[in-house]
This record gives sequence, C-alpha cells and structure tokens, in this order.
Amino acid sequence: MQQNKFHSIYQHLVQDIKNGIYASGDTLPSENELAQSFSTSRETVRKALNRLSQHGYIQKVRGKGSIVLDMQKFDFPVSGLVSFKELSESMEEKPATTVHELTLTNPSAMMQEAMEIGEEQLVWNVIRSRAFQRESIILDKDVLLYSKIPKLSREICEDSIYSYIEHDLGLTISFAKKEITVEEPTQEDESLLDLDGFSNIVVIKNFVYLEDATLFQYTESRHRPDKFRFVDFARR
Amino acid sequence: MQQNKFHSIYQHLVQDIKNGIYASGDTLPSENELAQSFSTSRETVRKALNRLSQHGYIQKVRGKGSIVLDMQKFDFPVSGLVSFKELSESMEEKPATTVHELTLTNPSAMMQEAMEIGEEQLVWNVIRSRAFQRESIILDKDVLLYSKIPKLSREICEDSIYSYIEHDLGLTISFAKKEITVEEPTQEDESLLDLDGFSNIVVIKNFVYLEDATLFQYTESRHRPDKFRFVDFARR
DNA sequence: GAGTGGTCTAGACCACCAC
DNA sequence: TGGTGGTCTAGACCACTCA
Repeated sequence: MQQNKFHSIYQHLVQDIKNGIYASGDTLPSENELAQSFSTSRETVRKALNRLSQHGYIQKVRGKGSIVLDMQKFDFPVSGLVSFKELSESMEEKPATTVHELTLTNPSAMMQEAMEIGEEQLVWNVIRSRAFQRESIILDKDVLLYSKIPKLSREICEDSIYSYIEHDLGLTISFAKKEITVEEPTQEDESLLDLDGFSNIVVIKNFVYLEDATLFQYTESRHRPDKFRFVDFARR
Repeated sequence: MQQNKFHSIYQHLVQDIKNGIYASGDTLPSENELAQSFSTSRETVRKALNRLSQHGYIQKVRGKGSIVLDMQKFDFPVSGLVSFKELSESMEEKPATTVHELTLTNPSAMMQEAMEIGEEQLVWNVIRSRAFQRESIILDKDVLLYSKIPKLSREICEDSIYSYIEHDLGLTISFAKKEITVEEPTQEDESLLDLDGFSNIVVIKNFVYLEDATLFQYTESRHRPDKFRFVDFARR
C-alpha cells in the first residue's frame, strides 16, 4: 500500500464531491456504510471524514450525517484566523461601541445572493463603529436573519451580538468563512471612522453558519490599517 | 464524567505547559506513559495530543516524541492561510521574478533576535520582486540559514526556493508562523515596486520551521494592496 | 426505536530514531 | 534493539435526530 488508507479514502471522497456525485446539501453515506464499502474499520473512515471536515468539504451533524458544503469559492486549504477586533476582546482595553443603524428590512439584492435567501426574508441591519482611546478605528456592518433572531436591541448591539446569540438565544455557531481584502475607503468609512488621511481600509468579510449548515449572518469588519494586525499559525 | 476524557487530558497538558512543568524544547512523556498515568487508552491520549499540536502547543516527531513549542507570542488558536502569492502559484499565470540581491552575510541584530541565532551564523539574504502583467506588485525578502542551505544560485531564486529546499535538498518544512500587518511603504518598496500612488503595503511575515522544530527561514512578503486578497475558512 | 455520529478501548503492526 | 509516534482493527456504549 503506497498511501495511508484513510488518506486514499479522503481523496476518493474529495473526487466524488468535485465530480458532483455528492452535491452540496447532500449527506454522504453513513460511516458504517462507508466502512463497509471501503472494506475498512469505522475509525479509519472517521479519520478521512475529519480531514474532509477540516478542509471545508463537509460538515458533520450528530444524528443526521455528513453534509456536503458548497466549496465553489473556497477550494483551497485554509483555516483559523484572529483579527484585531477578536484580539481586543481578550485584552483589558475594551473598545467603545457606537450604534449608527439598527433596522429591520428586506435584504438588498447583493445580500439575497450572498446569503442565499429570498426577498421576503426579513433581515436585521446593524452598523457599529468601535473606538479605542477615543479614536474610531473599526466599522462593523452586520446582516442577520430575522427568522433566527426575533429580538435585537441597541443595548445588545453595544455589548456583543455574539454572546447574546450564543448565551441568551442558545444558538450554536458552527463555523465561519472569512475573506480579507484591502480596499479604498467609501464615503461611509470616511464619515464614521477617524481615517486621519489613511487611504486604505482592511476589510474582513465573515459568513457565519449555524450547526445545521445554514448561513445566518454576514459580517463586514472595516479596519483602519495602522491598528490592524493578524497573527497566524499555519501548519503545512 | 462532565467532559470528554480526551478534552480533559488536553486541558491538563495545556495547564502543565503554561505552568512551566514542561518547558519549551522539552519532550512530553510518551503516549504509552501518558495513557498509563491518565488511566486511558493510547488512542485517547493521541486525540488530546493531536489537539495540542493543532493549537500550536507541541510538535510531534516520529521516533522521538512530542516537543513543546514556544507559545509566548502565539497563545491564541489560529491556523492556515493563503496569500495572493501562494494562490498565484497554483494559477496559470506565473509571475516574473527579478532577483535584486543574493548575498551571504552575518545576520543583523534584528535577525539574530528573530531567528534566535548568533552573530557568527552566516545567513543568505535574498530580495526579489514579482511582476504580473509587467507590473511589479510583490517584494519578497528572505533570510535563510547557511548551515542548512550550503548552495543558492540566482537560477534557484528566480524559480522557487521552496521547491529547491524540499525536492533537491530533501529538507522537510514542518510549519510556519505568520503575521500580517499593513504598513507605510519604505524607500525600498517605492524603488522596487510599481506603487502607482498606493500609500500602504500589506506585509506578511513568515517564520518557517523544519521538522526538528528549528527556525531556519524568515520571509517577508510585501504586497501592493490592490492585488492582495486572503480567503480563510475558520472553524470555531 | 432504528440510525446517525462521538467517544473509548485493548490490542496489533509498522516506520523511524537513538543508543 | 528498544522506544517512539503513525496507522489500523473490531468491537462497545453513548447522545442525538427523525420517523
């Protein structure tokens, strides 16, 4: 045997997904079925499935199965990341949050596409700025599914939407896709942030999924570049 | 039992590392010893050790043991990442590389500290720019340990240093720590890149380690922000 | 209640490393 | 040659989902 058994099973399933044998949204055969059809033990199948999960091909749900995810835009191996905003939450200096918008509307065409929802699905729109030492540095724009979050208040937004979702509503956030770009500031950026002559904005886009693999939140975090910093620990 | 057994073992070992019971560079007790002292099976210990490894606490080396890593600067959970440069390597359009410097010198004081080496350790200094469609967009600055890489030529640098290291020298790169910031361009950036009025540079710093957990390369990749893009798939 | 994934066990053989 | 981690097996019990 040239390769590890679990690795060849992994590659086999990746090919099946890429060839459309399992479409996005489908569930894979159960671990017992896979063990039988690959003539191996269940633990070995589980190693292969865990790698598929780590690489973003599937999401495992207890009692249901392994759901195939949409990999179109994310077909290379990447993983965790910590932003300045997330870092600051574990530091002593808390940012001061100002809520600029908190509305309940129909989603824009762009959001309908990004979140794969219809026009009739109501969404919360939240815009907040974060200030450190009286300098407004981060602009956070959130879109959340009203069907999952029936109530949202200014107080909640000034604190932390995440802790409200997880602790008070009891929803379990499963994973997030992130995208980072550097862009020119918009008029909105210039009016709500202390840009101080900076001509670039670091934009972190988050697509947040629940345990059942449904997208329920889109977050855009726009950072002034001088206070921006990522640290990453990459395993090859 | 409140928690998973493997998770409580994981937490126990994390505490031991943070409390200095195992110092950076030490090896943990073997998997068989740990299985015995936690009254569990070896596979369960391995689950805990794999999580320690994923979170950057240890590095497992076959035949030797689990080496404790220095977590001082990296004590939060993060992982993989793909830069525009790394992406472009898997695309059809290859960048044109220009080698601006290829010298063998004593390391600067900054490099001595960053790479934890002495003044007498010779290092290669490589500076290259990468052009796409005749626009110079990325500046790559590399510092490599001469003791690991006795020969280095202009031809190798114009191709790929990585493939030379891995395929020709047979060295195995184990993992890399990355840091991303946005900075003002230096004079060097302005002279070697086509900045075109851009007043920011996206800087990706890489600390590359070999299998025996020794740091052997420092890479700094300086991108023009318009052609910069990260995509990340983060599991919580 | 049948089926799913999550955890755990006690063994086995292997490749690799150091002495 | 003995010890290390890497892989694999054939079972077991559990928590969870869904009809």
